Amino acid sequence: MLRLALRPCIISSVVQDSIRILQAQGYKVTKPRRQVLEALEGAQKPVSPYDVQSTLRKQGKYLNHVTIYRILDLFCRLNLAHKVLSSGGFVKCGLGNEAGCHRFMVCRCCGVLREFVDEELCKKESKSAVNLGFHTEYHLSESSGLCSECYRKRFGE
Amino acid sequence: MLRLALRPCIISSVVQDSIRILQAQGYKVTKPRRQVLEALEGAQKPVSPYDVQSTLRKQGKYLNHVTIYRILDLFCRLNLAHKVLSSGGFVKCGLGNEAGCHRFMVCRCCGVLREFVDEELCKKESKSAVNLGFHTEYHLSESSGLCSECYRKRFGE
DNA sequence: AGGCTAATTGCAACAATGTTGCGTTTAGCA
DNA sequence: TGCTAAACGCAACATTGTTGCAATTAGCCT
Repeated sequence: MLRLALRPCIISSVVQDSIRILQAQGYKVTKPRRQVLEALEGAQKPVSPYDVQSTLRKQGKYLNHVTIYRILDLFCRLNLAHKVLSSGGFVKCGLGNEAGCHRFMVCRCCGVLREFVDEELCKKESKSAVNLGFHTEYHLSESSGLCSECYRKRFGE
Repeated sequence: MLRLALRPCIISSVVQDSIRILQAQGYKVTKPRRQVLEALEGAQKPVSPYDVQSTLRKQGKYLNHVTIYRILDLFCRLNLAHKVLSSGGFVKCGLGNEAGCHRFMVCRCCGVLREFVDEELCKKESKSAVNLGFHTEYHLSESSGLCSECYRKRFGE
């Protein structure tokens, strides 16, 4: 019998990698786990468990919030996801942040947030950590202050 | 009539400064605000609103949690306190962090947390921000990874 | 392909944390 | 000392996170 060689849908290689890791460690590859992986993969910024839930719900997929919590816990233990401490949101590992580093600036007045990259700072940070016997995998840096606009409003020029 | 010159208790100058700022801006200096100030002053690390509540309760002082939320909001608006994003906890401004900079390392395995200071990184971070038109008042940096012990357990030497 | 079993999920119930509206209390001032 | 706007406490609710247990299912073994 002839089998179709085409897959029913295209699954990103990042998701595929994660699935392989799950299997390799003896975890089952379930529909909920696949769906959470895809939700993380599709997200452009850290997402909370409830974000994941509503994202999936919009696609007609319902997952209980307890399930999502447990799946995200598992992914973090397996290093497939990271919890971003500033927001409590989760990000897919290695997704959009090759250097494992997030650097944000938040205006304490208007709340505007900007993300930026600074390779040199990343390296220096890791080095500092190594000196203290710490193996860094992931950075998060948040600067709080005033954006140029709010600064001007407050202090004139 | 003769009045006693002694104050009933000694109030730290940091708390006094904050009280002056409250008054200067036209806010009332109430007992709850004083108590929250002292709780922040006494804390050695960031505290959540509920931390503040239980700390005070142990001293026989009861404040409604709503009140504490509102007071902490006010303090942040007046820059008397900062909200540490990683933990959601609050710290007294200028308290133990002269440089306005907190730098943490967290082990994703055992959870151990270490705080350290790196003046050079602080300066570089501010400079990066300035280049983007941002006036930094406060840094938070969190490195996630493995502490030396967990690293050894996992990867041998 | 069909059944077995442990792993996983869903559900219900609860705990913790945070928010809103409104009546009561109080700090600061005349 | 009394007045009044600001601040507080309370009740009720919203959101976020946790636990125990029964129902379901992925992966394996015929």
